[in-house]
Amino acid sequence: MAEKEKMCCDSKEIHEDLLKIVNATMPPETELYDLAELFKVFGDSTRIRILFVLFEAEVCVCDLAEVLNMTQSAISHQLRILKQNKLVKSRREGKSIFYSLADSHVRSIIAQGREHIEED
Amino acid sequence: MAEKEKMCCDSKEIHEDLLKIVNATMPPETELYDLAELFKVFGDSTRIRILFVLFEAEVCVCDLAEVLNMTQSAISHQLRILKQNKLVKSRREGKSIFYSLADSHVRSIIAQGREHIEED
DNA sequence: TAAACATATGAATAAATGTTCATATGTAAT
DNA sequence: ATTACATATGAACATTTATTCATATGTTTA
Repeated sequence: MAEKEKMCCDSKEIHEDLLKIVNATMPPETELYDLAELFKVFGDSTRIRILFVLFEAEVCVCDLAEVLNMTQSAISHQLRILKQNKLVKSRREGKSIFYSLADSHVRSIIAQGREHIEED
Repeated sequence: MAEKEKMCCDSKEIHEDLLKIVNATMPPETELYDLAELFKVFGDSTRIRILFVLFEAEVCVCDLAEVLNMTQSAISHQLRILKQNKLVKSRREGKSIFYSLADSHVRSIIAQGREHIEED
């Protein structure tokens, strides 16, 4: 028996210890999935650009589209994703809808990202 | 003339001010692209899981594959992406190659992400 | 040198994703 | 009410991406 046992890297004990530690510290599947989902939102340069605009001001869809030189539809689709993930919030004023940052994590996450890419 | 002028949201002045501010604060295209590229790396639950293992220990490819219950090939492909983006580094020891975290931003970026998804 | 092991990698496939186009919804003005 | 304006949204298309499979590279052992 034990023929199907994979004894990876000739180190069975270390491997078992690792398993224990990982099982104890790894967040549940749903959280890992949500985390990946969140970072996916930051993983598109159009959305990043939208966020940078919103760092400076509360802006309506139309202005976002013009400032970023993209169609209203493209911007609107991306705003929906940003909003679903609670990175931005919106407010209606007449015909326009103004978007702004939803919370401070957005700034710090992007700041950390910039730090990372700016080291050599 | 001026027929093609888009006077978005009936507010030409505000819009021009916005343009100035945005042009002054928006990072260059290349940086925006690199930023998005970096976050894309975090935007996959397999890579997130790899990082969580590496939070605990320096681990070889084979152990990663077994702990995460994935094929060696799949893990290896993802490690390549993590390494290209300088989130992990590697070290050879005999036949095995051990991976570990490359810098501290990885921890803080993921920490910020967790904070974000864990509010309400 | 040959065989076994650990890892890397190219090609193929399936799934996810961003933009465009057409159109729907909602609000204000005539 | 009808028209115009601002935004949202569904479908289609093109591109990207993660995994699998087969195989190559590199290291150790017999």
